[in-house]
Formats: sequence, C-alpha cells, structure tokens
Amino acid sequence: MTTEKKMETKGRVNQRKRTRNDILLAAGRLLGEGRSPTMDDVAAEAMVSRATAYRYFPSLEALLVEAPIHGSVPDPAEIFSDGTIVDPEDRIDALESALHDMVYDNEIQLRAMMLNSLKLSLENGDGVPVRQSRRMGFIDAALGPVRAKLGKRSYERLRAALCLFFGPESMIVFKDVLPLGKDEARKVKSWGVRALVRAALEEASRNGSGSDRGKKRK
Amino acid sequence: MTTEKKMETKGRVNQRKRTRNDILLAAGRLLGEGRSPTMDDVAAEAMVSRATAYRYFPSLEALLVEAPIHGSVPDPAEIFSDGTIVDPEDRIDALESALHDMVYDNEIQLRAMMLNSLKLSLENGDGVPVRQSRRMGFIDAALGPVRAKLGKRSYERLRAALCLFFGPESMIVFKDVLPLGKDEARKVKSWGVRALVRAALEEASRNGSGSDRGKKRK
DNA sequence: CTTGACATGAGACAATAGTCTCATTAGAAT
DNA sequence: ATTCTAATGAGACTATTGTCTCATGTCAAG
Repeated sequence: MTTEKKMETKGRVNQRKRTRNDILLAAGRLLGEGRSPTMDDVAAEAMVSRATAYRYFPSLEALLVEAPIHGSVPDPAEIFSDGTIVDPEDRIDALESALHDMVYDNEIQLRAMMLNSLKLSLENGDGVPVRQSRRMGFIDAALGPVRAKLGKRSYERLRAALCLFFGPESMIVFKDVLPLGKDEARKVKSWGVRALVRAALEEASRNGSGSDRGKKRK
Repeated sequence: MTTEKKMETKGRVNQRKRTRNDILLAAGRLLGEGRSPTMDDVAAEAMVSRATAYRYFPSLEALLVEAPIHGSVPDPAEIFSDGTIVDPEDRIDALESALHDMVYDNEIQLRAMMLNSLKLSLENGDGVPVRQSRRMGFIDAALGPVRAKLGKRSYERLRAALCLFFGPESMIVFKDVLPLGKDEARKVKSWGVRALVRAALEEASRNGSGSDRGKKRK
C-alpha cells in the first residue's frame, strides 16, 4: 500500500503498450471476420501466451469490448471544423447522419460489442461495467455553440436524452423491435434529435437566458 | 422422421409441465434475489438434476430469458382505465414511470433477454429476429386520445422515437454508457418523452388540424 | 396389479474461462 | 557488457457450460 507509486509510468512502459495493442488488434482482426474468438484464439493471433492476455484484460469479454472498430469513425472536429453549419439543430442532425452510417456499416462488430458488454454485466452482477463510448464527446462538439445558453442541468439532460438516439442501441430498437429500415430509422432519429434540441433551447429562452435559474416547475 | 407425431400431447404431459414450471419458478426466484445463477444453482433450487434442466432448456440463457418477470407488468388498460389522466404528456409520462420501474426491477432478466436476442442475430446474420415487445401497444394506449390529431406518418414517427425511451435498451445506455442512476435516468426520460409528444402536437396544430397534409417541409 | 414406455438421476466427458506458480527471456540502468 | 527485474511463457488447476449414456424410478394404460 505504501509503495503505491504510479504504475502507469513504471517499468517497461513501451513493451506493455505494444503488447496490449497487439492483443487488441488481434481481437479486432478476428472479430472483423465475424468470429467469436476464444481467449486462446486471440492469444495465438497476437502471438502471445494466454496468460499474458489475461494479464492485460480481466476477462475475454472485457477484451472483446475494447477491441477496435474498423470502418472509419468520423471525427467530430472534422465535421464541424469549418463553421458552415451553425444552426444547433442542423449540427446535431449532421452528426447523427454521420454516426448513423457508421453504426449501420459496422453493425456486426457493434452487435458483438454489445453482446460482450451484456455478458460482462451479467457475470459480475454487482459492479457497473461502464462501456467505452465516444458519443458524449461527439455530442459536446456538436452542441458546443449553444452549451452556454442551457445551464448545466438542462444541458446534461439534453445530452443524455440524445445519447439514446446516437448509439448502436437505437439500431437494435429500430431493427429488431419495431422493425424499421435504415432510412426510416434515420428519419425518425432526425426528427427526434431536432425536437429535443429545439425543446431544450425553447425552455432556456423562456426561463431566462443563461445559468440555472428556473430549473423546472414540476 | 416418419414418427413425427405431436410430441406436445404425447406421454406424461402433466409431469413435463410441472417440471418445466418448477425450473422456471426456481430460476425466477434466484433471479429475483439479484443473483446470476448457474445451471447447477437453478437445478438445485428446483430440486431437479442438471441434466433434466438441460432437457427442458437448451442453454442457461434460454432458461433465464423465459424466467418469469417479477413485479407486476403494468397493464396499460389498467393505468388509463379511469380517465383521470387526460393530458397526453402526462399519460406518456405515467406510462414511462411504470415501465421504468418494471425495467429496473427486472434488470437481469431483461439483460439476459437482450443478450440472447443479440446472440441469435449474430448466429443467423441473414434474417431479422424481431424481438417480442409490448411497448408499441403500451404507447398506443397512452397516445390513443391524440392519435387522430397527428396523421399516420407523424404518429408513427413519434411512436418510433418514443420506443427508444421505453425499452430496456435505454437502461443499457443510461447505466452502462453514461452512467446515470435510476432516478436521474427517470428524469431524463420524463423530460424527453414529454418534449417529443409536445413537439409532435405542436407540429400538427401548426400544419393543419387533422390528416396528413403538410407532411414536412424538409 | 402388472408392465412398459417415459421421465429422471447420476455421472462421465470435452471445451473454455479464469487463476496461479514457477521458470525463462529480454529491456533498461549502470 | 553485465546485471537486475519486469514481462512473458508454459502449464497445472478449478469451475462452469453443454452433451451424452446408462441405470432407476414412476406414471398410466391395460
């Protein structure tokens, strides 16, 4: 306990980084082939022993969940670099459109990722897994210009609601439950995210301009 | 192959029914305690051998998926039977509140159900599984009074968007991705579904009262 | 009541997940 | 270059899933 130095920058850092990355790449490669690899498979593909793989990842699912998505992930900084899109609704809609294509292009990997994440959560039922996701950053980038207008609580509420529309989970709902095709799903999401942004902005302008005054009457 | 008579009504039907039910009840009991039981656990709880459990269910997951939902599944006809709640936003919100509790009370079963559905969709990648879900009927019941005001396309768009908020998938997003607690998730969803209903109604009243005229300018 | 088909129990078996120990290799500091 | 130690490899070990076989018990038709 007393020797609790920073293990992140201790020892042979580069070697560790390389090994960890090799394992993730190997897992991504196998997942990209549509397989459901075992830990032995991944270790062999990464030319690493199974024990080493377990030294870097606590479980097979934890590893697979972190495995990289192939297919280009759009860079929000790129979408909004030129200030051509200024209207908040349009910005959110443009982001949604880009992510919509990404999600449907990588449907199989994303389904595999969600499956592994669910397995993980069912195995250790106590803790919360907390899946990696970049969607919050994307939404922040799109909403940046109006963030100040909303107040913290209102902004976070909007962002959380938008998360329901952006992730691969929405694809599951639309495709497996409703079911709706890709284009129809896009229309629904476009309408929904625009309505939410509009509602948040209208509320803010009604209650006062800036900060958190007038939280909500309910 | 030729002796492919109806196995459903052959042999000791009652015994089979009782055994199957005992296993399901045992699984539900263990699940209700928040555990993630193994097949041995369920078999022991049902006072049945593991082999028998596998005779009735092809896998542990298949069993858990069919395990009974605890907590009463709210009956939309019951929630809205007395016309006390008339405002559309309030009706949707009341429905959401009831389903919210149901989803969080049965988290493990629902996660198991989603996991199973994902597995099926990945195994036979061609067909669409189409998961069973009652949420459409619930939403119809809550939205009934205003359905005529919206026009078919607008109504279906609203209903599809609301589906993102109502299902267990929203719990996944809020709990595993954001992460947000149960009460915070409830607030976000309450705000979101209200905003969507309001937006749909405002659009309708702006474009003309009844049917489908003025679909959308975009 | 007897009997035969059916349901079940008991347990072996292989595959995989995950843990642990100990020996070996190889990076980095000197 | 040598040396120390962090990183790795190899493999034993337990637990669980899912399959299979065979013996045993029990329901129900006659």
